[in-house]
Amino acid sequence: MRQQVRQVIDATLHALKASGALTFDTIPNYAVELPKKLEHGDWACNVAMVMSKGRNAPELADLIIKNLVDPHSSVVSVEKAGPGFLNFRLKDIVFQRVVTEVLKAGVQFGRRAPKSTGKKVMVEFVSANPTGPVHIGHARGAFMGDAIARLLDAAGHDVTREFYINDFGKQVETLGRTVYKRYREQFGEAITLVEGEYPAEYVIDIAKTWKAEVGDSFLNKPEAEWLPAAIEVGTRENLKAIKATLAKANITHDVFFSEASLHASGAVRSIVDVYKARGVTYEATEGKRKDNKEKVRDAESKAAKYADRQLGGTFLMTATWQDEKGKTPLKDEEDRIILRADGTPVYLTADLAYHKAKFDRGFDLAVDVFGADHAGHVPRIQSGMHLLGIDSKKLEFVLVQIVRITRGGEEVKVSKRKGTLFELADLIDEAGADVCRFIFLMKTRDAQFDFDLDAVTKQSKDNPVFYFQYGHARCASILKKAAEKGVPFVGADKVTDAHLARLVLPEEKMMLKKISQLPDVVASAADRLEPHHVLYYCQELIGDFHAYYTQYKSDPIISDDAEKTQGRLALVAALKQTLQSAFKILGIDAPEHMEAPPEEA
RNA sequence: GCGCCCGUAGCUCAGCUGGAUAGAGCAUCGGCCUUCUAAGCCGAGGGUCGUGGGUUCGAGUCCCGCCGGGCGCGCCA
Repeated sequence: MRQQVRQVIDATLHALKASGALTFDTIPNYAVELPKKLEHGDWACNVAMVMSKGRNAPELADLIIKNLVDPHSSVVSVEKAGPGFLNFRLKDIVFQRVVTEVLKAGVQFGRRAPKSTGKKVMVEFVSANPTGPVHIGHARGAFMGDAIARLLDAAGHDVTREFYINDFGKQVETLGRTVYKRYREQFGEAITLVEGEYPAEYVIDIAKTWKAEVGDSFLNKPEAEWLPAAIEVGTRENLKAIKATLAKANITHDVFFSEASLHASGAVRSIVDVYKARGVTYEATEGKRKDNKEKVRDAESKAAKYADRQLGGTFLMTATWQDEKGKTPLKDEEDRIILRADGTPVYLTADLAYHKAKFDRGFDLAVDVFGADHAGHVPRIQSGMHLLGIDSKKLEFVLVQIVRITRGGEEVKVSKRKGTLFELADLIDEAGADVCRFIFLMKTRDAQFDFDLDAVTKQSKDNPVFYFQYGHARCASILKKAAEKGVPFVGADKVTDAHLARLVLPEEKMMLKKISQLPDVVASAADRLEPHHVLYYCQELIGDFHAYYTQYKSDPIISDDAEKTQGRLALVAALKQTLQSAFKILGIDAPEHMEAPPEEA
């Protein structure tokens, strides 16, 4: 519907240009939007103000109105208003056809054809360390990443959802050592954990599993034998638990990509060689690095902190690299080490190799969903990709801000080290997957917010997600009721213009306008990687529907007037389809039926 | 100290990349179930959009300063 208004405006402007009344190169970017006030018409357009850039906006508006070209004759009237708005009113049939459009599109409504953009997109999200379960700290990024992937899929991209497994390095080694201690404990040995090892109970479970599998065969073996085995069983079991939790949350990944495999395949080594060949590295024997203000930062404080470590190594010019013009465009604060003095790579080195691999695998866009605590990592990867000659537009970061978890007004601290975990699985058991997902998606991604466990778990009846789902269930219920009463909706193929012509109430037209917007909402939310726009869109639409439903109880949808009933049932069916499409993009269930919970005493 | 994010109703948050009289949910108060589900609807109260400048036809939205809060600033991953 919005497109039709655009067509009218574009046609009019081109006609004015052809007649010499107006001069312009290209039509500037103008908006066609739903006005808040009904007296401002069906659609409002700011093109006169955008094009006039000043005084004569009202004159230009008049000119457009006088010379209006209406190719599909869909316009009833255009008025000039305020500082130069054009307020359009459209014929009823334009609204009514929205119903048939939606019903014909079915589950595809609101979406572009699958993979129609030809763009390969990877969304990397969760990527929780395989050293423990998924906890509440991961929840926001998990639901956000999942929703972004769904959104990009709906927008017609070829989406791969990926989980990067950090199964290499010190942390998994520590896990392995903890697992082995717990394993020995199973045979009656008294053990003590040292600082940094994982005290939580799940490690004991892993040890039990291991014992059941291999018996005592690792008890008196050298470290070289038990450590790799303990790491293997530890990461495997944790990953199994992570996958189970994600499944519970209705979150799926297509690929689990192992960091260790990058080391094994030589990809990590080879990226260092690539950087060296491009001349963007240097050796610093004393552990000194440069930052982009051309100072040499002293590593003394760090040397004190890591006194046991030999400083120096190979640095990547993530800050000080200069382009042909001698400028330093990279945003990192200082150059980063990629090979330690002993020649071993660091975490960043592997991550750079991983990101390079993403583009080598043919992705046109890589979206990384991180927690804000990884913000410092972003410029390093951006710089690293730039130094490979990869267009920075092909890599986008979504940083979800920290979530404060509160219960009874007190903050719940999450710490894997201290063993005080609040697992996502437990939260889902308490509150339900849809409720959790909804609460995390309601907020724009870069606002921090407080997650009140009391509100979610105790008052789930009042949770906003039910408002949404009830809207869908109400549509389903009406259609079901109509069938029971012997006047079922005739269906998308048999609904006629005569039926639809009975949709004339202002509330009905408003809903049809909004329904027609879903494709725009999805496309723009996908562009911006912001799922919450879809959610707020649903809220408005459902609010309109509930109000309509209640207001016209005396003139109900199902009435003796067969024609009107069919028209209204078609609207309800279209609305139901719209909500179902939107819910699918958000990843929440669209129930056919909902019962009010029993009143609490 | 430096970098990033945030500041909108009592609380939690939207505000469609600059548009018309700033919105929703929760909470409070008052109404609405003999007829398609009351997990719903209608109404009321509640705002110097942190603050001071700037940009322009027009600013919650863009720019600069300040105030307040969060996160980051390992050769951990």
